[in-house]
Amino acid sequence: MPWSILELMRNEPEVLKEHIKKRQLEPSIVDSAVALDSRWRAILTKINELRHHHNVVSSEITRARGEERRKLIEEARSLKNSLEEAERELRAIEEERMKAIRGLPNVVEDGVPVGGEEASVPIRFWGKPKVYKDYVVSFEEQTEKYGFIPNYEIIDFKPVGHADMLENVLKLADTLKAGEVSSSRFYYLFDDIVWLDFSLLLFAIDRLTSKGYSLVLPPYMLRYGVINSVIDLETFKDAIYKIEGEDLYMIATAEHPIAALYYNEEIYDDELPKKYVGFSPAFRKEAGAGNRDLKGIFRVHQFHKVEQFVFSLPEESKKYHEEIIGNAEEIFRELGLPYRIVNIASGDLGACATKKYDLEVWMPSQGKFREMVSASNCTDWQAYRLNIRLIRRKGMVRDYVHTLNSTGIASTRVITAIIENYQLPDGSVVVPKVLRRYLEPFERAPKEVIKPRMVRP
RNA sequence: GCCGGCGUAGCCUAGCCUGGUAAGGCGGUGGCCUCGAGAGCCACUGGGCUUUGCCCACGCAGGUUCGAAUCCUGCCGCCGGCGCCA
Repeated sequence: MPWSILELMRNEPEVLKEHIKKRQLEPSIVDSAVALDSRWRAILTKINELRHHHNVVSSEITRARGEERRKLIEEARSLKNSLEEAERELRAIEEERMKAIRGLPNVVEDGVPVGGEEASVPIRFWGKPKVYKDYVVSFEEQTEKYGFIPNYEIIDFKPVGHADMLENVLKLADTLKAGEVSSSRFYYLFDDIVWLDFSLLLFAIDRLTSKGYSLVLPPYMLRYGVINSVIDLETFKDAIYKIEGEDLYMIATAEHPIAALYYNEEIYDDELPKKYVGFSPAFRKEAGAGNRDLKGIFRVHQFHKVEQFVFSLPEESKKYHEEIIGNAEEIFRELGLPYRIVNIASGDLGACATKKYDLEVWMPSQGKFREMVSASNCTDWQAYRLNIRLIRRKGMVRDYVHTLNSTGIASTRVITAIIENYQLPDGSVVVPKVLRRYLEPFERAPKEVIKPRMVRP
């Protein structure tokens, strides 16, 4: 079976346009892709005919002698000229066609709310958020408006924001010095916060490997052709760092190298699903972020991440999409961080995703739910570009696998959530119980509480 | 980084010197046979197109030639040796 988007583009372009409109993109990109594709196919047919003729003449040369041979060679030469001209014509259009086709986003799954960012809808809530008394109205707007009445606790003290906590209360981060020696959105973290970072990663790795996901430490850099197959142009522009003078790009998440694990390979249906949990640092330019979240460590150029990744049968990808968001929810429930799950609106989906769930944790000092996890079903969009085929043994039918990815833990973001949710009025931060067993082996690691310091270490 | 060897279909392998249009095996799929299984036999088993057919594909990209897996150039990767290195 060919790639689903190409099939749709050729057979039902109007349907594909509806999907593009839902994403608030220009539907005419389909028309230009279709036009380039038909033109390309017409030239290709012409070339095939010329090549055939040329092949026939060439094979006659083998047997011919004398004058006849001389004439045949002359004919082959002239065919070669017409062929080269047609090939130039094809090359002229080929790259443009490929760009147009690769520029097409995935379709939008049924049930995804249609509209821009504001159209995204929370679909479930968990936990008992701590709501500072002045934020109660705003909290209700973020819950009751969608028909949910979660249980919450009103608190009298306003927790200090994570950036001030880290820099001025706990004194366990230095973003000013990092800004000076690297640039903004970098950080130094110290002692208890570093232990916290590692324990979060180990906790997520422990949970996910227990569920049968294979642990993988992937390459942190990829070639252009590979990384460009995993992500869309927007992500590339806004997120990806390049190594000067080499064909290497730094990954923005382990999703990229794990997706590439089967680059140009075939997977038999009885080997699926393949489930992985990857660990890697994540490097992001955050070029499109402007001044947003400039303070602290919520939005940074570099952090640690545990990632879930699944290669699945096409008919099972929806099931695994629910599974990976479910795994992430389990992790956040065990951490005791109140969250909501949001079904992301069509206009806010990445080009790869047909549907996306975000997990957003309640941040008491900001009075908002903030994104901690993003779980996407990419169906065959990445697999087509990476050329990862699925072979169904019954009848040896060739198809494309489906790929899915979800955050497990993104260290710095979860640290901000812990600092805001586990903060006591005296400025100390309680260590979530579930992390303690990962801190226990280390003499100097915090076990129960992280206390404010007088001076930065 | 330097020197040498290698790269052929899902896998293994022949062809390369001496240019004439990819041979064989394994695995897989379907069928015949069988009460059933096995064995045996037959067909199929990379991509594309306007699909009884045709075109393309021998790591990738160029070049020479009527014709390139084969000859030439550059690049990538793997293996071995030397050098460097946490």
